[in-house]
Amino acid sequence: MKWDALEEEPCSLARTVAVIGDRWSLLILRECFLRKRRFEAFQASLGITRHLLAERLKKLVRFGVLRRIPYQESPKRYEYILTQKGLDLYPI
Amino acid sequence: MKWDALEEEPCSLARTVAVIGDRWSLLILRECFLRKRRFEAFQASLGITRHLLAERLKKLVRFGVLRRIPYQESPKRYEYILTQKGLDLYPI
DNA sequence: CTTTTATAGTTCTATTTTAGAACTGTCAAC
DNA sequence: GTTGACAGTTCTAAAATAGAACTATAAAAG
Repeated sequence: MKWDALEEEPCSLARTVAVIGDRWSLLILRECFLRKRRFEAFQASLGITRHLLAERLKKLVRFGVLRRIPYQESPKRYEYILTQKGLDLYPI
Repeated sequence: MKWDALEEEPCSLARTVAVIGDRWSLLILRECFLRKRRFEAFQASLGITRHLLAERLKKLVRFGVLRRIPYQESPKRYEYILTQKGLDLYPI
């Protein structure tokens, strides 16, 4: 079974695992709940590789857990904030 | 960072992720909460490979989430049941 | 100017993990 | 004496992750 197949499962737990069932996603979300918002901040405090961090942030945005927001123009910079869906994950 | 390093983290969330932060562990636990207890039953309903299932069960036992109990002698057969620690994971 | 610094990524190769299928050992039933 | 159930183990190929280096944009420093 592939990761992507899990996203299509009828069970909501399975679909949740498809999004946050990996080594890093929950730790990234922990940092979000601790008010961290930026790529460098996540990377520094978690020790995750930059590649994986970029991948995970994209995925969390794709599934509506985080929102990617520009906080300055030139150069364009983005930060990540929890959506309502993300906030709902707090109990976990 | 290696998986095993995560087990040593001070943060309880990090240590929890070290145990159940993978593709399968939570799904295995879901089956446990649905009263499944045996290797073949887990394998059939999850579609996990036998190898990984064996690994995950070992890990869950090692961390005290499941207990491995013999349910018959000759041939020796074991089943897996939730410990109190495992039951505590229900909210997740 | 030219160099340095900050930020948010992307790219690359090597290592680790996972998938998928086949195989093992023990016993009971046919 | 062959088949089937059960709980794993072993093997190779494919996929994901680690770790380091590189890119792009622009402001600040010298």
